[in-house]
Amino acid sequence: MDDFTAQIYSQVHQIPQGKVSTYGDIAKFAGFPGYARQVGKLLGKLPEGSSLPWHRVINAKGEISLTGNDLERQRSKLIAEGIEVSDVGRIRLGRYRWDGL
DNA sequence: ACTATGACAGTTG
DNA sequence: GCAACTGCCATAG
Repeated sequence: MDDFTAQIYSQVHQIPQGKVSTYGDIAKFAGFPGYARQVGKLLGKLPEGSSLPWHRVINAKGEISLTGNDLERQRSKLIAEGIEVSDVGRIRLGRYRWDGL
């Protein structure tokens, strides 16, 4: 587990329930500005039963970057936390965005 | 070494 | 608000 992975993991883990953050911000807060794509790749490799709240991470447009069935899974998890997700997977960042601690 | 690809992002018209 | 373009960086073939 390299330093990058460790930092990203801890950062994602801090996103409070009912809030969301973006790939770019996570990378930035973790100390790796510009590594948004690497964050996405990392989350994609996560095991199913991971304790990491990966579903609280979305893209800068405020939408879920997954497709098909995966998108549905993430949406249900978010809705379960009280976050409003439109039928196309869009979320109001102005309302649910997490700006760090 | 080179190219293509991806759970991305910022700027511009 | 949206589409096109450009910049970004690790991985895979």
